[in-house]
Amino acid sequence: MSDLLERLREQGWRLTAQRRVVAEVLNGQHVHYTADEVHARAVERLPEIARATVYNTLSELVALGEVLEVSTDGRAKRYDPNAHHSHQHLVCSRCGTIRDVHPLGDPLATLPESERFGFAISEATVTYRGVCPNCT
Amino acid sequence: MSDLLERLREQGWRLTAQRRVVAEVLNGQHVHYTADEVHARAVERLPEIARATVYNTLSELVALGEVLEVSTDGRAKRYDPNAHHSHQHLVCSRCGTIRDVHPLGDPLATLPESERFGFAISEATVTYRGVCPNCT
DNA sequence: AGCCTACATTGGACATTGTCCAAGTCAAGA
DNA sequence: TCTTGACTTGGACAATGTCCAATGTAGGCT
Repeated sequence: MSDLLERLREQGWRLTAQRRVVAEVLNGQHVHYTADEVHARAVERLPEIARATVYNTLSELVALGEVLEVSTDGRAKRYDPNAHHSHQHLVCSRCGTIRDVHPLGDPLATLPESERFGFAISEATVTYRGVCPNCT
Repeated sequence: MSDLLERLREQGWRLTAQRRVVAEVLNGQHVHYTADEVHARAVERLPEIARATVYNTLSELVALGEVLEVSTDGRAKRYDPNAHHSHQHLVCSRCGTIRDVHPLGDPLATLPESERFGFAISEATVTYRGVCPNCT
């Protein structure tokens, strides 16, 4: 954790109480919070932190590659602090549980040139859906 | 197309001018519109159609399985009329445009047994992201 | 240690997307 | 053609996110 803050500071990130709190809220979570959930938890530690600051900080962490932005439904984006291991998601269609999985091969390689339509493609994400053992 | 309307009518769908226009806008598109884009195009044909009606109609088409709802970013959901052919999506990370694409191989096959954790997996969706020609 | 100043934070207004509802309208069966 | 229940409308409201001018402050400099 302090590794993270240290790394960011070396990249010229000014280390403020607000940013520290946001980073602490994200750290080590097994659930992915929405921005407002992060804000709610940050407020518990630093009562006057503004919503805009949380949004700003999350965007910065995403831009710096420290956190992933995940949008599972059409609603609020969620923030995944586990950005350093490339992984895909396995989702239970009954209960919504999400597991991280590691497929074979490079998903990007599966799209032939003729199907790229002039896009400069940089990323491919795969979501597997099925019924988990608990819901069977 | 009239097939679609016919099928819906047989399911008890009341066939109104508004619904017809929404279905016509969606028909045969390989680029997927947001609800507001559908509304904008519907207005060209039926000037007084309400935004709420477009939202209602799209939700009904999704519930009836005639259209897929795709939410790739945290922004507006998009509607995919091509619900009867398996395909994947190519998304512009700038403007959010979505195209249908057909990758090589079966995405389901990329997840080894050891990574399935007892799930009965039935589906895999792949989302390719990049910058489209218009946004370059 | 104290001062500067560029960068960060704040709070509120605004934007986008979507939902809800009461009142009016109309498709389609009798 | 008449009736009726389903559909549409327009506007209010909700959820999420963005922007901005005023204020505060971290960290470098002396």
